Amino acid sequence: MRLSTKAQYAVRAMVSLHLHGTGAPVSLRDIAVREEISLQYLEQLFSKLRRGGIVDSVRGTGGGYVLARTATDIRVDEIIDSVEETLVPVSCMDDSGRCSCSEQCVTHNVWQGLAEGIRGYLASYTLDDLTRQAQTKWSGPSA
Amino acid sequence: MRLSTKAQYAVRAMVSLHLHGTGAPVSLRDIAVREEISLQYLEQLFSKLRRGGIVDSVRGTGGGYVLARTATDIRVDEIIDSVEETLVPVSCMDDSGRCSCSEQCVTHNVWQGLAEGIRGYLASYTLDDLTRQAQTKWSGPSA
DNA sequence: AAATTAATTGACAGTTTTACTCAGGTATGA
DNA sequence: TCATACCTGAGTAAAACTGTCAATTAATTT
Ligand code: FES
Ligand code: FES
Repeated sequence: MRLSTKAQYAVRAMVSLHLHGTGAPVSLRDIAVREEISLQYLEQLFSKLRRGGIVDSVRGTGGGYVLARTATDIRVDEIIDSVEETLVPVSCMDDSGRCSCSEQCVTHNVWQGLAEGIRGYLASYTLDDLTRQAQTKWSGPSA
Repeated sequence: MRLSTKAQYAVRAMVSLHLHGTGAPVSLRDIAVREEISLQYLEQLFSKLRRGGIVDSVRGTGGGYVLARTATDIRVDEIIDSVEETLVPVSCMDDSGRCSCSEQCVTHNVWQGLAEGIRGYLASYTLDDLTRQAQTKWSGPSA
């Protein structure tokens, strides 16, 4: 049960965007260099992040991307949703935990509980949580 | 982030084995018919479940498989481990949560926490929990 | 002993998903 | 008008997944 690299890259890229952003737009080229992700792959990712309402784009010279909301208001599960990776561990179940089996199958409860656990955990993490950890980490063992 | 059908089938097959077992070995043919899983695919799965110490095999006429331990002592995470599906959501991290990044990467904590959550949840479920739910379910809404 | 049942093994192929790349186009600021 | 940077959709190679096939070994029943 692996998260796709797409989802992992999306989270890393968002951290990078927030961490190195001074309010001015950050270009994908910068992120690509810093995180060693191909520029063209990033374009694909950010196109979805924009449609997901996570970031806003600024075109033209000096353009790039900025957060669409404050970092304390962007949850990790939203980022993953935006790049279209499901967080439900079984294909028979939709996002709200409903399943074709009408709860009659023996394994329904495990999978539903697992789905809720994963969703809940990732929803408790904000982009700001991630970046603050990064900063305290780089400034030494102050935490 | 999907669990493979291999893992899902393994869990279902184990429930079937326990639920319809009277102590005597249950043949894969029975499980195959009941759960509508191909016999040959089941063979592949149970070969791994045996190596994982979850079931014991009995060869010859009247043979089949039996639980290697009591159902209250078989955890769902063990079943999934046996069929060789990882429960760690990122490839850079091993089962004990150690990672090549030496905890310096910004996303380490999220993934490690997620891994622990998934493992912990599935370890709290035993095979017996699953089958008891199935029985109360089939006997009506008594729960 | 012979026949039958059933586990056991390893190889193999079809399909799907992933993880990208490529080739263009469009909007903006200098 | 030129450089920058976002934007889009198509295409592709590799990997993973899902399952099948063939052949063997071991135990039991007749
Ligand atoms: S068939 Fe999906 S949980 Fe029951
Ligand atoms: S590189 Fe794996 S969590 Fe840091």
